Parts: sequence; C-alpha cells; structure tokens
Amino acid sequence: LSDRRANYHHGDLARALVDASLELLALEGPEAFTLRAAAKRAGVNHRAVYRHFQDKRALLAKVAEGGYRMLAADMDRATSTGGTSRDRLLALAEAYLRFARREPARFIVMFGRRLNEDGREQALEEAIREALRVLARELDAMSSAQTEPRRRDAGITLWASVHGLSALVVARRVPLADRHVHAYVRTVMGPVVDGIMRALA
Amino acid sequence: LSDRRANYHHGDLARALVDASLELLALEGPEAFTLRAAAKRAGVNHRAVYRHFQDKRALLAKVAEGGYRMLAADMDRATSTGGTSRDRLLALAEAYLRFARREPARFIVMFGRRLNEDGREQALEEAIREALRVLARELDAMSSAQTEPRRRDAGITLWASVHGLSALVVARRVPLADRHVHAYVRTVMGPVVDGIMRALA
DNA sequence: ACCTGAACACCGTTCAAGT
DNA sequence: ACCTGAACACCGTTCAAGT
Repeated sequence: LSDRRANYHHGDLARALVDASLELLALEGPEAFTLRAAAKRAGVNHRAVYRHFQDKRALLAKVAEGGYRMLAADMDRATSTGGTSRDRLLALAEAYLRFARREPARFIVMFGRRLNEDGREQALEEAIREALRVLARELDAMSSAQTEPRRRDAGITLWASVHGLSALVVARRVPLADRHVHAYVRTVMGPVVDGIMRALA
Repeated sequence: LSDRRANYHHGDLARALVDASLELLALEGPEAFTLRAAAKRAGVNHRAVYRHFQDKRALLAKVAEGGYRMLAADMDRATSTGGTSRDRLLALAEAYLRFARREPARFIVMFGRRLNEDGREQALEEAIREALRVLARELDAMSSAQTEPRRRDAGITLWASVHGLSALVVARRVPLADRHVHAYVRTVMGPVVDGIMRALA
C-alpha cells in the first residue's frame, strides 16, 4: 500500500484487472467471481474498476474476448500441420476441447451469460467471428465445390457437436481423463466428421 | 396478506416455491433469480425457504429435476410414434431442441452451475439418468448387435451434438425461427445421425 | 410445526470528494 | 486524470423469537 505502483497503474490498470479476473476465475471458479474481489486482487479500490470498464459485464466481456482469440489461435495451430481433411477437422475439434479443459472458468464465461446484449462490445464480436472463421476455413477448403449455405450448415453441425462435447466435459457430465483426450475426440467426433464429409461430398 | 392461505402453505410451500421460481425464471431469466424474490412471489418471508430447502442451490436442484423429467417425457413421446431409426433419432433431437427453446431459463439452470457437487440430490441424479435412458434406449434398439461401449460412445456423440445445438440456439449464437425448427434439425443433425448409424452398422 | 424480524457479511453501482 | 469513502439497495444465510 505504501508502494505507489501497487495501487496506481498509469493506464495498465485495465490489463491488470483482466489478469486479476483470470486468476480469480481459475482459482475460485465463475461463481465466486466478483467485481470487488477482482479489484482487490489488482490492488485497487473496487470503484477504480469503473474508470476503465463500464460495469462488471464489460470486464467479463474483455475476459471472454481474450478467450476467443486464444481459441482461434489454438484451432489455427492445430489445423496448420497438414494431413487429410478428416485429420484436420478432428485436430480442430481436439483443440477446442483442450481449450475448454485448460480454461474451464473462462469457457463458462465465454458461453454463459450473454455479455453483449446491447451490441456495445465490438471487439468481442470480432474475436468470436475470428474463431468461427478458422472453422469455416477448414470446411471451405474441404468442399469448395459445395454451395455456401450447405457449408454454413456443416459449420453449425461441427460447432454444435464439438461445443456440446466440451460443455458436457467441462460440466463433468461426461468423464474424461487427460491422457485419453486424443483418442476420445476421434471416437466421439469421428462419426460427426464422417457425416459432415459425406453431406458435403 | 390477511388471507391465511396466502402466506401459510401447510406443506405445499415447497411446491409453491418451485412454481414461483419457475415463473421468476421464465419472466426475468436465470440472472435475475434470487431466493428472496422467489419467496416474495410465493407470498412468504424469504426465511421460510429454509424450512423446505437446505439452501438456494437445493431449490434450483428441484427446478432442474422437474426439467429433466419433462425432457425425458418429451423425448419419449417423440420417439414413440414409430418410423425408421433415423426418423426416431431426429425426432428425439427435435424434442430436445424444442424443450430448450420452450424453457430456456430452466435449460440454463439444468446445465449451468453444478447443482449436485456433494451428491446429496439423489432425485436430480435419477431424473438425469431417466432422460439419458431414453436416448440410450433408441440407440440400443437400433444397434443391438453392437457392443455396449460402442453404443455408449454413440450416445455421447448424439447427446453432445443435440445439446451443443440447443445451447448455441438458447444463447442466440445461432439464430433460428420457430417455424424452421423441424427442417433445421434435419439439416444440422442429419449428418450426425447418419454418421452414428454408419459407425454402429 | 411453521413462519418472521433483526442482523451479518457480502454484492454492484452511484455520488461527491480527494490527490 | 485517476482513485477513494461513504452510501444505497440489494443478496444468501444465521440466530433467536413469535404463533
């Protein structure tokens, strides 16, 4: 408290608050997350948050935005190793599931409560589109001969399946040990990928 | 308040509180749900809730339990009309999605925050199993020649896909007008069902 | 038995003030 | 500019008391 930098962030406070929020979410889970606890962890009065974010929702929107960018990067990396279309779609699904398992609290924030009802969070929307673009790109590369609406439907099939699997695993409705993730994705998502490829063939 | 029945429920208060909670969830959404507001809507002091439920979580567990029973009944009804295996699996998926759209707040309660961490809510667990049994029954009827583990994997594929689709629709990440639900389920879930049937063939 | 009043330690948000 | 203190209207939960 005597250290000026400890409670005076010179513009980095926004980032410090996001970092503190992530630590809090990882340590205590999404239920325990409060604006006041995040501020305390960043070393400032809870009122200081309003200097940088409109409200609690806006702070969580930034947390979610970073998550979508990570997810996009993970899926991009997973699909850039080559291999068949089938291999790449399964690798993309595996990256999605691994992200959800690595950051369960952030995953819940990203897909839980609606953070952009009023459409103010443009950066968040762009991050979401960025993630979905990686998914769409793989389907486009695989089936450029097909019409756009059919490829979009296939994208929703793939997204829904991998998202549902991740949500059920994160909620522990479906048990899954770390070392089985690779094989499990192929067992559970294999039929979906095959069905999609056949529909687009 | 002068009417004795208005604030003295003679043992029906538990049910009255669940009903009030459902109204509140339907009207205001899961964010706005509070123990105090549910009690107020039922016409009693908020402390009266603790006479019938251990805590807020236990009240929500009852809300979720009723939801799983409805979901099980809906899926059961949808699959009892006969038709091919493919027709029945698609009808089951449609029932799941329609349930989620009809009761979005309850759907979020059912699959959001973990309501049974300590394993106290046996009735809730049984209701969940009841719903999953309908799903498993359809896959068993379709592929009795296959081994049990493979049918269970297929069950997870189907559940993950239809659950993910429902979650994305409820969160309005995927737009869907009421009158398009029937065709949409066949477009999006068709490839999944075909992939599953081929995997179990 | 069943319900309530008062209290506790929280929460997000607003207003006016301090450096 | 940036942060804080005090206050407001909430929240879930506990304790002791009322009918």
